Amino acid sequence: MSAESPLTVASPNSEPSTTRTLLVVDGHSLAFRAFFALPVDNFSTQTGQATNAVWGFATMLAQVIDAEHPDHLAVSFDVKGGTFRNQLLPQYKGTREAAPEELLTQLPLIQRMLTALGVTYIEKPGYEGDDIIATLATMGDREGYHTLVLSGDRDAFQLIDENVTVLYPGHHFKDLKHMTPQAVVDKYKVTPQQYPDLAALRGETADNIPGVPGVGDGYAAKWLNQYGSLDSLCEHADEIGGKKGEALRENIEQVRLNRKVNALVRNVDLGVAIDDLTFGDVDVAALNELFKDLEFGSRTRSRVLKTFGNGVAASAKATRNGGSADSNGPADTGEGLEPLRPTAIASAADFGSWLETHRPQVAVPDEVAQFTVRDYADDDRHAVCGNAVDHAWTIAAWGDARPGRSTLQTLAVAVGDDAALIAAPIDEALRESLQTFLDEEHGRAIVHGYKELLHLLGAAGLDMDLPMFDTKLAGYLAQPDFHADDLAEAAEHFLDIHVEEQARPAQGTLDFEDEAPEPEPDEDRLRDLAIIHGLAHTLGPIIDEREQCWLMRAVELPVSRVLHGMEHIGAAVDQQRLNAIRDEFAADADMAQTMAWQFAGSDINLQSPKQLQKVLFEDMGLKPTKRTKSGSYTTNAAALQSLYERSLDNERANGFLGALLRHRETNKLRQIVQTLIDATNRSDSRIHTTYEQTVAATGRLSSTDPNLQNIPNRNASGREIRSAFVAGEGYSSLMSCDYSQVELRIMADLSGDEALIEAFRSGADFHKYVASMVYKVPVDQITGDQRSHVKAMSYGLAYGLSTYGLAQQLGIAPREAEALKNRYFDTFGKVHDYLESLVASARRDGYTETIFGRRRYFPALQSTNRVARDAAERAALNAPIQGSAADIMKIAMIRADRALAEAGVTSRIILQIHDELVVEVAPGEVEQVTALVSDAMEHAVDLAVPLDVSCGLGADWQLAAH
DNA sequence: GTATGAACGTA
DNA sequence: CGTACGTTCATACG
Repeated sequence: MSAESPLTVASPNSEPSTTRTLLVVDGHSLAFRAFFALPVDNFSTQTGQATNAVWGFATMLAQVIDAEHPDHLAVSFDVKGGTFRNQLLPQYKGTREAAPEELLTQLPLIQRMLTALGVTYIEKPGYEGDDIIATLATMGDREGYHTLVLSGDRDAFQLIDENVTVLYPGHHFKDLKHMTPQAVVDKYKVTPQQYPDLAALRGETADNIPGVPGVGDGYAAKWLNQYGSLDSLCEHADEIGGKKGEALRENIEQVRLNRKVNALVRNVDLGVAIDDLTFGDVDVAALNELFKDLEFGSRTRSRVLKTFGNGVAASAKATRNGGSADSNGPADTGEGLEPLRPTAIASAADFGSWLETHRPQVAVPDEVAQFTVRDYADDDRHAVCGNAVDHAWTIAAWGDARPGRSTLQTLAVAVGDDAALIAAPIDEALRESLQTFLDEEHGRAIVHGYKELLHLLGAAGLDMDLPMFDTKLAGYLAQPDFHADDLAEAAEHFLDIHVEEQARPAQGTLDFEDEAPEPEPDEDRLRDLAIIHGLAHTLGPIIDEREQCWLMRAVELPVSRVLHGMEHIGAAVDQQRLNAIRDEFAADADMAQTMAWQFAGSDINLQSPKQLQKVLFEDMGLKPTKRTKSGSYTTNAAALQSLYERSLDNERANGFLGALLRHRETNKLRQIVQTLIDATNRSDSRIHTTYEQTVAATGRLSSTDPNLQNIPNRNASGREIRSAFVAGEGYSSLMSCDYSQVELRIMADLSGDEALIEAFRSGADFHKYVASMVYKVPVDQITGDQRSHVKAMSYGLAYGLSTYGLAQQLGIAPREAEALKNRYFDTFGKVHDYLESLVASARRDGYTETIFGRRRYFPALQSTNRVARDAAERAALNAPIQGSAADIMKIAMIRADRALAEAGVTSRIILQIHDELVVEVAPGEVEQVTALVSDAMEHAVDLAVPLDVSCGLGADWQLAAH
């Protein structure tokens, strides 16, 4: 979940009521939930103190108070040391004891915050928080209160009655379910009083309490409704037949014990009266001090003060903190958006004088500004930069950054509270002084999206060497799974600042020629500048702390520059050839469609799965194979193929399916070619894709508008499309260079598996060699099947492939796949250990890391949902491998680009397809360029195994294949 | 007009 | 019942 999205309560209790309301909070439960709902890395202080649970606790509590308006409030906590429950059941909460250190250190902070807020918290040795809650609820009940219990522990359900409601967090922390007697009956089919009986039967995994095996909520409820209570059920245990009855009888002692343990104590001596549990007497000074320590911003503080400052016992509030929230001013933590003072720049002279008055504010140390990468050696990896962001220039530009046709509207340079706004068009004198400024100061600048900035600057004839910091790239490194579409979203996510949507014309993607897009108002631009500065302030320390500065400055930023060049140049296509290919596919598709319609007997839309389902499974009565995830019958190619093979005796169905399959394939290809035709720039006959550098969670690039990373390559007819990608004017050929088995080589290196390393060093046919090791037969006796099975196994490794999946893919029995897997891991034991260790460390640390320190976080590893957890395990297995391969390719691109530039050749990289680079080669440069690019790729990184690169050359992309 | 699901292309 | 993406079309929604 997003760290800053306001936590809202599902159904606020807005009924005006004369009854007083008491809110009791299970402090541990709330802290626990907050800790796991919010990414700890966004919430920690410079000194490394985690604060996510404190922040979540404060926000959530404020939210509930705003929604429910309780008159009285208390928070309960567990105390260290066991309770009577541990004596009854030694393993009680055994699985929970492993509360992360980072959470435990926050509990005292939460209590300190509660004290500052004037909220009573209660802990009692020998009892759990739940017992305190039960006691308070019981006291409240007696004294005529309506009690709300905020707890994520289902044991609290036994307290529910007409006057006690449990607020129970749902899947999303922010969705609170109001558990009333009726809600309990609806969900569990038993009354709240019966709930502990049900829980005793079922057990509670979270508390390490075993129930009756095979008995869940359903059976437990059925029995309880039959026999009325657990006692009565136990007496009649012999009457229950079947496996479940047997299981019940075997575990009846455990169940009785469970029931004793889950009964909450309602008469703990707390030494307080409900009437004393007021709140709102806030000690503002103490709160300020705490929030300063925690580095919470003014926004969080005023949010909390707004709620607690209005409590019923706020007698002192008016005098004590009436104005202090404002008089302190916005906290200088970067959270408040200081409005910037704009200066309009219209000439070189304007800019010169603005610059001279503002230059003194910039204080970036030379060693930071002049950061250069000698080579990708380890000694640079600890470089820092985030400490300098507060005293740097912010440079931003607005306009249309589409590669090949970008236009600049406005350029801005800001520092401190001041911003210079430069509107296009820019005259030559101003352009020159701007260029001089950029040449001198690029290393002291923060930007948001260096690649896009280069496109915009380029539209005005400007260029900018590497900046110090890029907040877009930094945000991506900090949280690769989060993707903001614009600055406002990034601000919301990272800064907890809500920027209201400005009414503005639709994003100018399809703007008409004669209708110039309305320029964004200055306020929007000043706001954007402030956001960029705020992002740098927040993200800089995170990047430094994780030692990812090197990754940003030596990898991501330089690769941005390379990508900008590739996008700007584009890939030349042969328009005639594209048209011819399109026409051919279109004719085939039309023919197949006509044929399909004849067999079907009606002109259905062959692209509508719904209409296909009707024809295939209703009209023709075919037996469906698989279902889609939404429950309908799939009509995907695999299903159609198997239907086709099973319908040889049904002429009509067989004919229809054959035509349909043919239509699917050719129509898809037609559509792909048409997309390429539409995406071709008329003026230069080239296609300018956009590479997304901050989208793929593993660190890979992606390609959009159009996607040039998914041009068909697997079968001959699709591959034809590649023949339309050609060398452009002034160039003679295309060269394609790709890595072979990078991911496997990375696994060999990282696992240190001697056998696999040897397989790569031998230089033989890799898969054959591996097969011979797995099957223990000489290489020349390996059959085709053996080779392909081992090949599939090797590739499946990095995906967390299951034996079932392997069997499916190879068309063999699961037993055989299992045997293959065992033999494989017998041979390559360290690979197995390595893959296991990846998941283990992800579970321990919360994230995985690539060779170069790129992280990816996996909160879903903590999920109680098996499907979600298993998926997260596979992703955690894959991320460092796919990610390291992506890192290596990025480094290779930077090296290759630099090598080509330093050699003074005109040949250039135009495409990247994950493990392949396509280079447009100028006449007479073939040999030199081949050597430079393959060397750059082969030596991007030094692994225990060689990196193998193969290059091919040809007049077009298809012919360049090798 | 926007969002979703199914399908399918790549590494 | 392997990972990572982007695009298209149909369909359902407001």
